[in-house]
Amino acid sequence: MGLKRTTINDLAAKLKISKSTISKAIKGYPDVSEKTRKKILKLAKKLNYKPNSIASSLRTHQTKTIGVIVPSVVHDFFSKVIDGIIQEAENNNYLVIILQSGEQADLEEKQLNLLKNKQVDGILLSVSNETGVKERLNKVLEKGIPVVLFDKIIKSFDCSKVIIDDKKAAYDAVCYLIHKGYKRIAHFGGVLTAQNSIDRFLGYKQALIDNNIPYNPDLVYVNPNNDDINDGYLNAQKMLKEHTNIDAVFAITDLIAIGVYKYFNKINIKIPEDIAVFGFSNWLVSSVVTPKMSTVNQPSFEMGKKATEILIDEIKKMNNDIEFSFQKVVLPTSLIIREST
Amino acid sequence: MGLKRTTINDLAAKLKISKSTISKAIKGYPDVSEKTRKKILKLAKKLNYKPNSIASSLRTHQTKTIGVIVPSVVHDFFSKVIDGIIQEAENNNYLVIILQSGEQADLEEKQLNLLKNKQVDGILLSVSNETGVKERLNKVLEKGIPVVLFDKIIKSFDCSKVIIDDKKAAYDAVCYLIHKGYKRIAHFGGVLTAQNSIDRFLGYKQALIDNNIPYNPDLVYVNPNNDDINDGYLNAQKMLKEHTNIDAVFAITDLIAIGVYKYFNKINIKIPEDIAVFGFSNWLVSSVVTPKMSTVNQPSFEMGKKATEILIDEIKKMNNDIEFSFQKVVLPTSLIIREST
DNA sequence: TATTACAATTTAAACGTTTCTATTTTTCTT
DNA sequence: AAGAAAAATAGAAACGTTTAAATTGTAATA
Repeated sequence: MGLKRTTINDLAAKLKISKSTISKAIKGYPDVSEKTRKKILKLAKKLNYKPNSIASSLRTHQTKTIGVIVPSVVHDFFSKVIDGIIQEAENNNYLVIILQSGEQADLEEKQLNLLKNKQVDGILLSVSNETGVKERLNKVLEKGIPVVLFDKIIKSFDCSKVIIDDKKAAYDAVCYLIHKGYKRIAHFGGVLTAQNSIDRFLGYKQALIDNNIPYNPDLVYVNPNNDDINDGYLNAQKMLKEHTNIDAVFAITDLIAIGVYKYFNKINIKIPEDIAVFGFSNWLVSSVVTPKMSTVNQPSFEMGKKATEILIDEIKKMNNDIEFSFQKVVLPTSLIIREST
Repeated sequence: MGLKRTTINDLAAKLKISKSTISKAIKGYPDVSEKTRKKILKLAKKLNYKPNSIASSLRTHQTKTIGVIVPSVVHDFFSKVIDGIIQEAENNNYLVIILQSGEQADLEEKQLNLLKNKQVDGILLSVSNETGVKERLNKVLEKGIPVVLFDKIIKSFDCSKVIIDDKKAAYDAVCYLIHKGYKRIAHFGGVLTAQNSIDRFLGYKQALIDNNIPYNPDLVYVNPNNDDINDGYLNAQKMLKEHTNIDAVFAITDLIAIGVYKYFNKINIKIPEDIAVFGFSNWLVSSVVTPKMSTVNQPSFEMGKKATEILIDEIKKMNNDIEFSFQKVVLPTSLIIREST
């Protein structure tokens, strides 16, 4: 078994200096003379002393760790968000614990508790689609630890949030389609327990209304199984069975759109000549399919970075008993027009 | 500020029972009577007592946390590996800290130190491409904490490893191409500091030799910038400038192959009629491009799961001073033949 | 030179567990 | 019913820091 790590006591013993002085020297407190500080730092380096962060955490109630819960990590968008989180955290000397809820509210609740127990300094959360999430959140998070919600938020939960304007993004996309001349536009959406599904649906609807196209609920298809590609495929099939005059599909995710591609491809419907397809999120896949897919660019890395920035700021403020108010940051999106529309 | 958490002392005070008994009751030790255990558990539940894991870690030197370093999280393959890691860890009550090396050896070293300081119980690592990584690893990891290498390993580093047989997988892919009748097969590989780049190259070469096709180093292109899609594109361009009779490309990653697709597409070279393309890893993209790409299926989730399983096993053994020897697990790959070959 | 102020250092307690050892209580023998 | 053995509980130290309060040393002031 490995040698014992050097502790502050070892240094103290070797130097015959009290450990409080050692601690202060290491942490750069002003109240230790240059002479002793030099001596201490020198030996610390020589013995490769690294403060034991666990002990420090116990004493200070800070772990320099933040917890992240996302529905899934195998996800172009979330993986980029996580990239942003990890990088911003690292820049601020925080480490990141990642958990996947798999869209299950119970698991999410359990994980929240886990993180609290682990005493993370703050939590970054993109909530699951299930209902009753707010109550669960409230149960776990009776103030005391900063939480920032991102992307999949709960509107009424009182904390900082980083999102995009889903409604506007969807509105813009559908307006674009309309201005391109498409009139019978179907919407392949998500379950309406998720705020961003709701907002994207609302944007779709509003765009129709504002352009004097009657909104027809029959043209809205919800993906049933949370299995995007397959659901897109199935719904495309269903849609074509039910309607013959659709000229465009606005999908809530690129993956659903890919499913649509697959079915259209199979039965030889040409995109965009026969039916146009518009995706959402700008996953890597959207840029490599044929035809290249039009989609909504959703800042992902930036979202992770910003959410982390806010969280760390709140952690610091809370530690110093500085008042702060919750922020709501809306990141800009843009349409990426490619060949599918 | 939130209420103070309940501690073992609170329970002890309320119940007038010593905290050692409380601790034992909570942890299910046999040496406490049923009667008192019940009493303790009841109050613990009532006051929502959760043992402070930091304090426990300080005492036991266990954090129930494992550290993971991968080159990047925004990566179809690695994200799936991480999925496997997180799930297996969670099943064993471990949390996972994730760090990205960005293929930079210094950062990797720094992160290794970070994790050690954080006292993670074990480390899962997929090393960066840079040279000198072994020395750095040795420096940081003088035994004392279990490490399992996966996918991108260092052959000579003494620890458990979970990999695929890169050489064989590449060999099989190239043999397949040859049996399909392709004769002038180029290889788009990676820098030869990475073991899997080396092995895939070796497999390519061996397949040619075993099939009586002369190996021609001019047909091997290394991606220069670690920017797969673009590198694939650039090398495709370069290759066609230098050779006119290539009939197939075996790429070391799907992303490089996608780059090749892009260039071929641009200059109107038909896949597979003019030139076939074979990828590696079975990223989502490979299944949605046109034509669908033949590739090597690389178990990703399983790799993460297995590596974690081994790591946790070693952690346990080490804690109990049980001897163990390092394992080398080679996960099976398979060819996925689609339309590009 | 005594007094005061300030700088440097030390002491001691605390953070919340776990676990070894000691003590008390209960149960079992004879 | 006394003594031994076993079971249950308690005590105390330890894990490695941080920090408020106390102490010592040094320099400045009158």
